[in-house]
Amino acid sequence: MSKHLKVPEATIKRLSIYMRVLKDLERKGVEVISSAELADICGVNAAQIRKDLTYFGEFGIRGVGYYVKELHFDIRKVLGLNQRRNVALIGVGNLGRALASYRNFSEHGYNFVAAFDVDPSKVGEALPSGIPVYPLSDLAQVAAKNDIEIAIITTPAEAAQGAADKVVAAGIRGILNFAPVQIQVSDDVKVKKVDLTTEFDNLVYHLYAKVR
Amino acid sequence: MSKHLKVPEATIKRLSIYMRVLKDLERKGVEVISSAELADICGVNAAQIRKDLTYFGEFGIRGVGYYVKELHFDIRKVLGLNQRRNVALIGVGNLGRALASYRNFSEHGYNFVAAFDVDPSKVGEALPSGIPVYPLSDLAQVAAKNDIEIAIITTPAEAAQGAADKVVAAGIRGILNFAPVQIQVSDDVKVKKVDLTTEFDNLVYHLYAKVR
DNA sequence: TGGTGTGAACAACTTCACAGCG
DNA sequence: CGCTGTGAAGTTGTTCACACCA
Repeated sequence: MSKHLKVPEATIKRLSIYMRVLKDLERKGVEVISSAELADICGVNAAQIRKDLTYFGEFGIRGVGYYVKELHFDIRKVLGLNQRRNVALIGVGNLGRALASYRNFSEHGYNFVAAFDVDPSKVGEALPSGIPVYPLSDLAQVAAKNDIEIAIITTPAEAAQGAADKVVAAGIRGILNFAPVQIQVSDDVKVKKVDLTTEFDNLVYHLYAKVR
Repeated sequence: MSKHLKVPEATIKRLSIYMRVLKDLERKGVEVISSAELADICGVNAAQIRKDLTYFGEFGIRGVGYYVKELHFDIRKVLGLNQRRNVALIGVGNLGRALASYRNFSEHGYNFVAAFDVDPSKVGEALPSGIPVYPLSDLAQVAAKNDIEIAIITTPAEAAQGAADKVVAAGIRGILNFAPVQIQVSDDVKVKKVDLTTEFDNLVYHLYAKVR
């Protein structure tokens, strides 16, 4: 059990993918899977999967493989995903609206419970998805009342740092930042930047710039 | 110049970030920057930046630093971003609509020129952003006529593989896949998967599951 | 027998430290 | 003199290969 070597960041990202696949297999009624089969579906090396899992325990049965349902459950637990999380949307633009109504989030345990904007014309009536829109100045209050743990920032670049400051002040410690700037927060707050344009750039490089 | 050691994938991702920052600096009128200053802004090590750049040439001046404008230009060229690219949207849902009207893409050289869906009720009238919606069966024709190089898939999971097959058949070789499934394509097609739920999972792990 | 768990070999990437040049 | 460019050292992550066990 838990040997507590430090866990590679890459391992965490893969666990999330394994979990997705296991969820699907479970739904399809598959009961047992080997590391080789799972590796094949996920597009990684089988030893990689076994090694990733050993950071957290022994989950398999030698000569057999892994029980899909159990492994799914165990990975969820390891990742801290065995409970739903409430999410606030900061910045009600096109992207924000789309994310708030994205089914997948809800299916995977993320509830968008409130949206915030500085623009008074956006405040008051609910989003199409039914989520109420508050003035950004109400963030701390609403966050406390609704037990909001994660904020997702979809403001314009210029407004992102200011929004992040308010998020931190409201006691929220997890931020998913879709604005195309690096935001600065204190050490106890965790920010993940999602940069969609960078993904495009990367794709283009591999399509055209790669010599060989 | 070009020594042609293989370029780490991680280097490519960072170049895209450097470019973004340089673009910003150029706009602000900054003329020269050292690797240390740039590193500070990007949150990486200064030697890292210098090493990343040497994969493609010598761009700096010893004792001085880098000319912002020149370096910006050179990185754009290295990444293959010195021309605009036409993009097709496959799957007209909430997310697709939002992405098609996301300003940043256009500002960074990506034109959404056409959208496609199998649902006849979505076909015909243009998206709010002005982009026409075609039946998916017209993809090959429209792609050829409009010189579409990249497809962005925002269909439901079940439809993603079918959509990808049509994209490949239409001669498009770059795919950005937002559907939460791994899609299978031939080797000459490059797929990048963007998994928003995985980003949430990762954030949650770092917030709650991390021991120490 | 067959597939896991894992040390050891390997590969990739990052950082250091400093020579060399503008 | 200061900052780049870069070999070499250090670190992190991946794959191999096989002992071990259900």
